[in-house]
Amino acid sequence: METVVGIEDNDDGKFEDSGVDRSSSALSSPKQIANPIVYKLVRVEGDGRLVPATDDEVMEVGDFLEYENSEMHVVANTGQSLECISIERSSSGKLRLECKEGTAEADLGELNAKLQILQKVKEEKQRISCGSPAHSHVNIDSQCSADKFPVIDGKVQSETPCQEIPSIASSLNYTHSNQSGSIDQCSRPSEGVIESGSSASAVYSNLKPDLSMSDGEICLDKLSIRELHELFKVTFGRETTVKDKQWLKRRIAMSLTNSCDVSATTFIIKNNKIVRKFEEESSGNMNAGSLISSGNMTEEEDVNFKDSSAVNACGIEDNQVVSETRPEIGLEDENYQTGQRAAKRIRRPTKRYIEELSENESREHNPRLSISNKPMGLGHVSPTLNVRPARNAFSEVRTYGTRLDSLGGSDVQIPCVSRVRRSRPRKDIASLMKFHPTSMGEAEKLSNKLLEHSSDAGSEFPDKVLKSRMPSKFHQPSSSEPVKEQCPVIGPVELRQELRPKRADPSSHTSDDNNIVTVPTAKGGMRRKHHRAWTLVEVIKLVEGVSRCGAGRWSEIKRLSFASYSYRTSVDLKDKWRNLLKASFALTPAPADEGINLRKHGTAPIPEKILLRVRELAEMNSQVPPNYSSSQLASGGGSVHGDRSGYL
DNA sequence: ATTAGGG
DNA sequence: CCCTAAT
Repeated sequence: METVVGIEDNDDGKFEDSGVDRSSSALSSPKQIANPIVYKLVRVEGDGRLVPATDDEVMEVGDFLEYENSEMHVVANTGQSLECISIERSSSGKLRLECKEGTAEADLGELNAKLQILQKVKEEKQRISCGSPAHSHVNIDSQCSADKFPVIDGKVQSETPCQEIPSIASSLNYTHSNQSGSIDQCSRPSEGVIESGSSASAVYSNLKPDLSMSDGEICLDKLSIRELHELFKVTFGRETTVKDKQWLKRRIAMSLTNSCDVSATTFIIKNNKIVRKFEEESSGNMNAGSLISSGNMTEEEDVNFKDSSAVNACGIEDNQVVSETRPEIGLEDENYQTGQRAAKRIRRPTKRYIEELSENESREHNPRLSISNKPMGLGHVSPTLNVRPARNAFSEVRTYGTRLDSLGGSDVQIPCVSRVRRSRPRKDIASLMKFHPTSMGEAEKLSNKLLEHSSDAGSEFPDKVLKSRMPSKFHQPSSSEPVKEQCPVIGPVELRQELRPKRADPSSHTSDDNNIVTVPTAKGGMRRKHHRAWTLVEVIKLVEGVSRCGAGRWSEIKRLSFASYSYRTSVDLKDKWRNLLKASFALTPAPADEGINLRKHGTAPIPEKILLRVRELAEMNSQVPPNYSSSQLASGGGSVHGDRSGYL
């Protein structure tokens, strides 16, 4: 609840932030982990009836959300972490704003001016929607809860206070699932968040009337594209590059009116509603219509959503819990297994492996050739020569492969690209808003049909359907690894397919497998072959995960922090962590100030902070006595317990 | 099924 | 990242 409008995105960028309270928690982007909001799609029939969204639709939204996220990530990544860091000490509230600005590189003054305009708008909206003056002083509350969920049953309402203003909006029904975690979050933010809230409001406070608004009426139509951009920015807290005015207006309008029922042509917002040329909807109706009671949701859906939120919730509470958890672990058994722990597991080389190394390669040339003693010609023939037609029987397919998307813990195969980056907003956003009346039935049928046909190859549908039945975790789409074509190794190139095949066609293997190039192995296994560089965000998540669960509990971490990154397996996490450790200990032990050891040019600079954090965690983990050789942490703190606050 | 380690 | 051993 305390989250302030429009600021949410920042969270991503400012992992380093940390101010008072949040900081302790994580370095990860609170947003993802923390965002407890779950969106539910509902269609509002003409008569105001609510029709639960189909799974398909839900997924669409999920994707959409992801899109939002990824876009933000991008920003976060590009943004200067340095700036944020430097600001770190200021109050969290301040920090947020500043960070944001740094990222946006906007002129403060100008921005403020724009903000004010927007603020005006928002205020209006707020005023109208919440009605009760009483709420107004606590701007956050009024804004989020009152504003958004005027109606809705108690359950939802009680939960809602935690939310941020969703950028996506109106057609979505926000359900806040109540897992301990999220609740925790809600109640907790006492300090930092509120603080940030207030500061944010401060910014808004000195507003002046604006052109686009008169008598509580906002006419988006009058705004220039640039203004729309600003408005968008303020409304959603992020920048947009979309040039499409219609789209912008629609988005903004939706947000402002909290309704999905945005006319495609008119964007005059009055009293929190879109005013249509002809029919002016009665406000009462509107409200009833746009708000969907959670009661309408089906069980299945509910499960899914809860599930996902649960994950999120976990992510959030970590910080607080960490201190508790850690000790637990330590005490239980690790503590006195410490000795054992020290000794690394030893594995003796296996004959088989060794043999195969040579055998393998040679086989490429000549399958018959059993063992070539000469390393000479090896390794040249591209694996591609040896291609195998698709097979269904991967008796032991590894579980990586296609990405499981986990909106609501469901697994859906989605082209990875979509998460990576999508330059353009889904064009069919419209379809999101106005579903076809029969959508549900159709979708269902369609999927079923698909199910029958393609039992094996990667069509999206089966999974979608399945998902509704298997609510959560990981069921690995067993059949999902569509065998790759001759895979002329495409290398790390990011296939940038803008579009994600909207309607997967059942037979096409191509649609969705894109990024994951797989290479047939001599043994019939498939080997994944696409190098995905680790993003900063991922790294942060990882570190955060480790801090929460402890190193070694990769699957846990994977479940908690990487639920949405299907391509990162627990093993990947482990490997990455290993690398991070290496990196972190490689850092100059000397007092950090020497900037010398920093980044080599090409290499992605992992913020020193993170590395420090890694190191800290590492030590913590191993419970190494303080006086260990390299143990003296540069920046003060190696204490095992207390001071994680310093970092991140 | 997960983890640790080597390559 | 991939692969295998060990648990």
